[in-house]
Amino acid sequence: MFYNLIDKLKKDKKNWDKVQYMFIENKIPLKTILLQEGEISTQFYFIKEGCLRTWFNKDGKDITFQFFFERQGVASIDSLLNNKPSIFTIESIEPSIIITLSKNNFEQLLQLYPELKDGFHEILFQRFRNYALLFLSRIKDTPRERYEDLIINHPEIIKRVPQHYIASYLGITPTSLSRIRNRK
Amino acid sequence: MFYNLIDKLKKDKKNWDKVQYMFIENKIPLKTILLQEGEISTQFYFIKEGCLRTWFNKDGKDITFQFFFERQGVASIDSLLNNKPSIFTIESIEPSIIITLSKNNFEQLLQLYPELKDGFHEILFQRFRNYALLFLSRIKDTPRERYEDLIINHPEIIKRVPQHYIASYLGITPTSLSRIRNRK
DNA sequence: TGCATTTCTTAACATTTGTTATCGTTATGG
DNA sequence: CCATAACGATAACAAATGTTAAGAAATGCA
Repeated sequence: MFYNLIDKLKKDKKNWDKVQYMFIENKIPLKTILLQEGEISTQFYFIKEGCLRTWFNKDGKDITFQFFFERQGVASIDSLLNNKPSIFTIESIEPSIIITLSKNNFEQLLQLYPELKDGFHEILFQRFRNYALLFLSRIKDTPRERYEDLIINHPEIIKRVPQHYIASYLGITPTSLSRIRNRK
Repeated sequence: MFYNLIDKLKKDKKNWDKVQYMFIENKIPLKTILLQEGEISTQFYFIKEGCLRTWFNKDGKDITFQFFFERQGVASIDSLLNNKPSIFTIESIEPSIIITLSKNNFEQLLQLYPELKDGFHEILFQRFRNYALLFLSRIKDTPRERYEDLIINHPEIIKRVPQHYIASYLGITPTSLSRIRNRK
């Protein structure tokens, strides 16, 4: 993940001083919106502590499509790279500590360390594959199957994330999720 | 699309002779399976005439996720590039004329014409974006909305593709699609 | 052309999910 | 620590879709 970037840079003690200023740490409360759907993104985010979700609006309701936890990077990549309006909002669902890196600074980093570029491309492909799989499971599996998959493969989500966000992640209403939970 | 590749090569009359043999033309009947879900793909396909669909199996039923027509290229990219089992089947839904290019020959082409590489990467990104949008619409929109979108933006699909494939593309049963059609 | 297959429609009933609303519990922030 | 907001469970009813089946229409192929 993107977080490795920081780890790599820190290891190069000599130059870390020169680039450290690029990484800005912020405490944010619950329900802080880091990027609004429709805006053009200029920042990468890294989660030092807490939890974020990405979601988009559908007729006034929100549809969550991913959760992110400690040491994960979050960005609206298509928006960042191609200067397009972001198709999703990035919002905290716990009080969190977030590190931001601006697009400009990121580009400077790539110039300083060209060897990072290949890794970055690799990450991009991985993310796209990830998206594809995520969407695929939404199509292939029923909400109930996806919920059971969450329990097995992502118990941290069940534990930390309020249920109505999980419902919107599964593509159903909180009412329906409550029914599924109490039906077995 | 991939088809541009052939156009570009043909323009270079001198060398076209040298590479023409790589492109193998085949007539295939309706319901011919070019690549089976689970197999590792070794071929790119180009549609000279006819129509293909890609689909995967879910509990014995099939779920279509894309249709392809004349002058479009079709490949199980992840399978081809990373030697992974294809997550979908490629099948003809009309008698078709298909041009195939093997992975080996493709790699030779890239060595002969290194300038094609950037364009290829560009195509990859476009396809991934395309996937993302496609899946997104499946999540965001109801079957009825997606059907109405097809009528407006892809009338060729409505015209040429049998209805039960369209139903599986929309994520519903043929019965349900029939109801939607006769409800307005 | 004519037979077999595929495709589409329709119906009746079952199942799932959505919608709206209420109520008790929990969590949050001043 | 308390008032307020957020959260989760549940109920009753509505709407959409699935399932199964049967028959009509269209299509393909010999």
